[in-house]
Amino acid sequence: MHMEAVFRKSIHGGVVKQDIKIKAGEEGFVEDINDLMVGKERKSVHNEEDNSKSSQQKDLTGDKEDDQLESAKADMEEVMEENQRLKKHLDRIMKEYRNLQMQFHEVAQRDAEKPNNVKHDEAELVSLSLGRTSSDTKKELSKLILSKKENDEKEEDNLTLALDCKFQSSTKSSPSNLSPENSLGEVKDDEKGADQTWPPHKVLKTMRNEEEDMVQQNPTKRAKVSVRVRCDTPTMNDGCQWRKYGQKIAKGNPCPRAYYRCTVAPNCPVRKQVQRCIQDMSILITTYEGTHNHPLPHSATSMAFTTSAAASMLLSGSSSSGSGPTSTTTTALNYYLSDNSKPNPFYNLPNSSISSSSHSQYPTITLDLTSNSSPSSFPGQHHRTIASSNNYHSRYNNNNNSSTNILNFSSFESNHLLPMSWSNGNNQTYHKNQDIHYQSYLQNNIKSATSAQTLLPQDTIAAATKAITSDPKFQSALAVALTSIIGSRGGNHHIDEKSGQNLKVTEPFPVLCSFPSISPGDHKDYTL
DNA sequence: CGCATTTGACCGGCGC
DNA sequence: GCGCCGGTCAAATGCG
Repeated sequence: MHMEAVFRKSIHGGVVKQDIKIKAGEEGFVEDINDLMVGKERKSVHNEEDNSKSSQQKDLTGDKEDDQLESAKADMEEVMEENQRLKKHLDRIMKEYRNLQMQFHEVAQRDAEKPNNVKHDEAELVSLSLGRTSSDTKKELSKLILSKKENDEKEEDNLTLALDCKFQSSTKSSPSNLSPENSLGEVKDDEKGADQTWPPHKVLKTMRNEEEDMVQQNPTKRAKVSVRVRCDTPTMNDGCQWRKYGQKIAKGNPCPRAYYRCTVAPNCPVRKQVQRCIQDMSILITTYEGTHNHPLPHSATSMAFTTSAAASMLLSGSSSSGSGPTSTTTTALNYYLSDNSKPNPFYNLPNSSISSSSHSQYPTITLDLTSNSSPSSFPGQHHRTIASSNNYHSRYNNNNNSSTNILNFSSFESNHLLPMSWSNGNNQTYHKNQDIHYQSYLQNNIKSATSAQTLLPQDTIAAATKAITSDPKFQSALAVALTSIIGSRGGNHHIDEKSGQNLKVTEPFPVLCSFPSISPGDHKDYTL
């Protein structure tokens, strides 16, 4: 890429290696920089060598020695100054690089969108056998399933197309735009946030009402992403700032469920629910809802990315097929299971997808980032599969008519470490007055459970994300999610959810490590 | 004093 | 219509 050329040019003259490593954070760059580094640094070393030589040889007057020392110092200062300048320059270039990258993705999305949509819609209208499965064998396997839904799908796809056109034609949806199927539930939030420039608190309530209206209009498109993580603190530190606004004892679980709202931005629609898994008190179930409409702190980008990607996949998967919440999620999970040789994917099993009735309108995806080494965690699940049975949901909900699905990444080795900030760290949402007997129970039970793995795999996140993103179709959803995360950063990023199709995300993860932090005090965090 | 948390009240959806 | 339940609000309270 030409950015690389710019980059090379920019660091010509040499920069201290360590600095570059920190700033660049990407292997390719680091290599280049290794080659390019030295420069002035070497020069200064030479100066010092010369200096010592001359002092040995001549041992002349102290004046000359001093002069040389002075000049060496001056050189060093010069070098340091230049290093500083170059570092700044490099930072700027990296930022520009990321901007360009995102713009490129957007353009690619738009380009891919038009013919693709037409194709897809036509295909959906003409052929009754086309779902969103990626392979012929899969088509064969899913034919029976699909045939049952074909009529519904057709109707819905027609609806989708119409409503999408409507959406595209008008930037702001009118109140009459009852669009249940444009799969932009989250993206709309982003747009709203981008259009409106951080309203004062007075407007908050109005904003919230609008948002609620939106949700009501679009009930099936509000995806929830549930993350199961071993964590002995009341909440896992995902890098965001949260404000607790409620707590309830939910039925079936004596552990209180806490409700949090993102407070990084005043009108951020993101909520999260935090609850202990009664099965294993060391497991924290955090359910995220919505998309941040503001730049994220460094430490929050990874989690936000993972959850948003999962949610986007869920939504994008549901946009073209599926006649209801259940089939919606089923379609989405086809992506994950495209390589699974099992004839009966887990979502067809009786216990595979469970949620309470009130949740059934919101598709929920669960990322299980716990290790299977714990005896109480998902017994009976095996490696390398998206496990389905005997999970928390299935035990406490008998309702099969749901849209909750579990992605279990327990196959990843447990000796890796989860990002500190997720499990421990200084928790921004730590509560001082936790329910005492819950707390004591927690302390008694967690310590043994978490002693072996208080810190969960750092690579788990990367591996989990890799697993999710291995399917090319998911990458499109990924792109949407990624864009939605960054969207607000660059200002008015309009995201078209359908454009994600066939877009290859060539560099999805490293980007995240270098987002501008809005809270300088945030600790350095992991990268995916 | 300002901000975050707590907690009872309230609301809407759902099932009976 | 009523009760249950999940989710949210907002006044009260606590803390730095």
